[in-house]
Amino acid sequence: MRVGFCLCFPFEPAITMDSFAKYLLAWFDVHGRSNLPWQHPRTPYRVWLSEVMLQQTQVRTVIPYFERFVLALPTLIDLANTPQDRVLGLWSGLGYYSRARNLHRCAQMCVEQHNGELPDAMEALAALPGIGRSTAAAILAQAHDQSHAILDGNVRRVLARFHGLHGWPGQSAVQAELWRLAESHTPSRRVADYTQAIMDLGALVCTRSKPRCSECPLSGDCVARREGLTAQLPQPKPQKKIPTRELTMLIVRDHEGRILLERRPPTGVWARLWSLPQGDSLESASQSLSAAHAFANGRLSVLPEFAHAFSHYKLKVTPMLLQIETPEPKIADNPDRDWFASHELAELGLPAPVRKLLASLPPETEPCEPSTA
DNA sequence: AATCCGGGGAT
DNA sequence: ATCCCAGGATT
Repeated sequence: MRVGFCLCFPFEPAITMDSFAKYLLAWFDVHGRSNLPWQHPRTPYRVWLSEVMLQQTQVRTVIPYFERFVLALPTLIDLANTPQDRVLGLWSGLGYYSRARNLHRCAQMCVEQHNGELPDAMEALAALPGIGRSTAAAILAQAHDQSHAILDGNVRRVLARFHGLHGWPGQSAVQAELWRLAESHTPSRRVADYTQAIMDLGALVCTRSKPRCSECPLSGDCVARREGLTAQLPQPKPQKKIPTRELTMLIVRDHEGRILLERRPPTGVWARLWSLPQGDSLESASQSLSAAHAFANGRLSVLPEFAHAFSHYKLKVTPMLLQIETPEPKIADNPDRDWFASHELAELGLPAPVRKLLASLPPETEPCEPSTA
């Protein structure tokens, strides 16, 4: 198999597909994934939603979120007309919540600027919030069969190995070369299938560890395969130490089992999500509430510490439960602080560790003694 | 160019 | 425990 340009006879039509794409498409016709939820039906809205959910998130994780989301909000118009809190609630647990906020804003911009539809031109699409070069290309390829190259984690791995490209793909020079290679292989027809094919190859055959080279349609011309470098390519990100931050979370529960929650600030981690009062210590965590009343009438207990990992730092959380026995005075006019009954938590946009913590809480009927662990 | 932004699957 | 995933925005 030869990959690259063919010297064509002057009167032949232009070559529109290199052998890389031909072999890949032939493999895809037999082994590709054709039953993913966003493929049936494959509308621009559903493709867009799936692409955004799939940013830095694996297919298996996305599927149940996608199903729930399109059931609740079947169209772009539905999304544009729903409150942001509802979008965050549907996104809760998926992470990278700026994706949800951008998705929502994007839908409203489409209503205002694009006649209620997602644009079908590269420039207009990539200008929208949360849609970068690769996501725009994927949407145009999958929803409109337009010829644009994508470059995601799967494609990076396939191309780095196939061409024997060294260097960490995060380096701008390496990334630029990967984009060039991605464009060089992208055909002008069957683009939707090709785009799905190269991602499927990366996910199913050219896997990060133990690639199934014997099943690969491209192994004949794969440089990494030939040189025994499949385990070294692509080169990993240079790792660095991740710091640990300690955090106290305060669970204030009233006599009827309601929980006091605060909306997170608009920037930073968990932006605009509902979460527990938190701080470096019990004092700073309880700073915002009328502490005098609360502590005079409540029982305080320390719950088991737990860890939560982000990509760039680790959290050590000490949860403390403050059980209020007498009715708590109403909260002053503040849309960002409120009491929530346990049955209301399901639809709320909560950080995953907070959701887990609240779900594991001991029932309030039992006196809450400090754990003897 | 480096950092921030979550959560979880795979090993 | 470590890597990294259908990346994009910000600094």
